[in-house]
Amino acid sequence: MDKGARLSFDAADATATACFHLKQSLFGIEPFGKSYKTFAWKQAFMDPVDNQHVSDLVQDGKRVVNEMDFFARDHRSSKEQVEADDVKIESEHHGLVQGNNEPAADVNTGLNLLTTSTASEKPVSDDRTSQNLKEKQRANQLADIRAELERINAENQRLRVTLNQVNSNYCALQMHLVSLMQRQQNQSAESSEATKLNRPMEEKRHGEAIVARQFMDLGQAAKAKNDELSESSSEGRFQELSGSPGNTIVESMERRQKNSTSRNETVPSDSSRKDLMDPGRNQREDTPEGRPHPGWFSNKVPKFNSSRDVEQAQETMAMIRKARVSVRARSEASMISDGCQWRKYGQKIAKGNPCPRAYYRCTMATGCPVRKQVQRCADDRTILITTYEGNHNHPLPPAAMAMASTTSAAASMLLSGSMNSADGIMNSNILPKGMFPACSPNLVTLSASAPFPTVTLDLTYTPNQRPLNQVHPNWPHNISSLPHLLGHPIYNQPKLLGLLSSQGIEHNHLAQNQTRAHSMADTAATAAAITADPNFTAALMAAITSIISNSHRDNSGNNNNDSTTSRDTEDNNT
DNA sequence: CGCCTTTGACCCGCGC
DNA sequence: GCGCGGGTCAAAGGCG
Repeated sequence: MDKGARLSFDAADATATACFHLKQSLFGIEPFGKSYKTFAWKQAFMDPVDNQHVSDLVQDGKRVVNEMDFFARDHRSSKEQVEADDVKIESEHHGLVQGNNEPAADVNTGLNLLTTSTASEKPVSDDRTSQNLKEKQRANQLADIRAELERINAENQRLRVTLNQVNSNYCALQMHLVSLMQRQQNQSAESSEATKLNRPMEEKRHGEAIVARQFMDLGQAAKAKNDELSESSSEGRFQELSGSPGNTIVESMERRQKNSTSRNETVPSDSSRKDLMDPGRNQREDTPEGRPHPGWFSNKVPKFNSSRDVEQAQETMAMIRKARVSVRARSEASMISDGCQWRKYGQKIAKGNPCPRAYYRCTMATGCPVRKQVQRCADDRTILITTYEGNHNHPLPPAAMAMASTTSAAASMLLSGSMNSADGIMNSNILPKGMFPACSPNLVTLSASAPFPTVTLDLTYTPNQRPLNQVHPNWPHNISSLPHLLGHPIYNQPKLLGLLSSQGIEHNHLAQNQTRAHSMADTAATAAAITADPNFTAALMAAITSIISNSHRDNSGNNNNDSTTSRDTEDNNT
């Protein structure tokens, strides 16, 4: 996806939106509100100038209404239908049932004739007749305006769907491109550094690779514990997922979820927004978690082989939505500027930190599920900890693109790494060595203890690390580098991985996996020792990303080393 | 007037 | 069952 295409969609969306708002402002209406009717009537009857204006608009809109009235008649809500029927009730009363897609001229003619006919039965003055005629004309104009509005709304929806698809594809491809570039960098860099690192590094990598595998295997073991999905179904899903490389797994999962909900028809429209606002509550109320934005949907028909698939998809979606990206940065401001609009909806004093934790919700679109928590570090008040959660369901300004793609990619890349088709993404060292030649030990932290998979990026200055602002002087205002830093897999969440493995990972090493899962606990002490290594984090990231891709290349497995170390990094950098 | 922040209340999960 | 803690809601008030 090139940027031009994305921009063109932005422009299209903006145009549609502007068009809609223009109509809104011209008509002084709410799209589906009562105020429309009131104001439009007011305009039609009380202000001759505006009345003329409205007439012109209706005339202008007529051409389109001819195309869209099918849509309007077919899809409008019953409430709107009733209102629209109010408008034309008179003509029906006189035996004239008129199609909405007929030109207004015809409408007027019919009404005229009818009125004349009525007048012949019951004589009235010419003035009154013409007044009735005018009123009926305006009523029909009103219906036309309503149809035009609905058409614009539908167009808005379609554009939004398209835009979201393009947006998600763009994010995925952007990450892919980044990883490819970094792989190139790494290939050249590693050739020169190979002599330096040589054996110790390779051994470390090997060990960490097993760590990654153990995380994965643990997930598979956990999955095997409560799931006996058939191979064929897994394969089917795998093919489905890998068949759309441009889309994230999140998208695929949401497509499935959409499919399941549409089949079950259990999601009331009113609850969808609230569900997005509170996924936890959604889970509690046993409705599909966080109904996805229409933009995630595709025409592709997903395959659900059983209700268990549906449940799994929903569970996985819940985990993905809960995946978090945490950024630690020094900032005097109360919040780092990431290009998005946020609204504070709560504040709490969390245990163990006297500094209040603020809860923000993205307000760039209604129902956007993205949230963030901002809290100062208890030990160092100058450090601001920002935790992002969820994926945006709306177009983003360029300034917000970096952080948004980072947070969404952190979850989506995690999943795409489970697929063979994601070779480019997963086969890269996400931490560019040129950018961070001496990575701090706490630069990146993978949390397995948290209830949700969490990536913590520490961008604070430490003695082991060159100050970040030497690399990015504008930080935190310039966060364009974040996708490079954060877009790495989070293979540390057993439950999630178990669910993920059902999406395409074969279970041909179940016994080994279970053995490794048990060995995890035994190696905790070793892990603690390893974390003392200043280069561990960077090496871990390199190992995880490269080994995971390798593990899919030779899925039959060279992972035969059960006596390796593991790391269960706590999510506390303070 | 609309949007935002503040803040106490509430809900829910979890551990005991 | 109860208490605790995290997260969210929603009313009230401020601000531009």
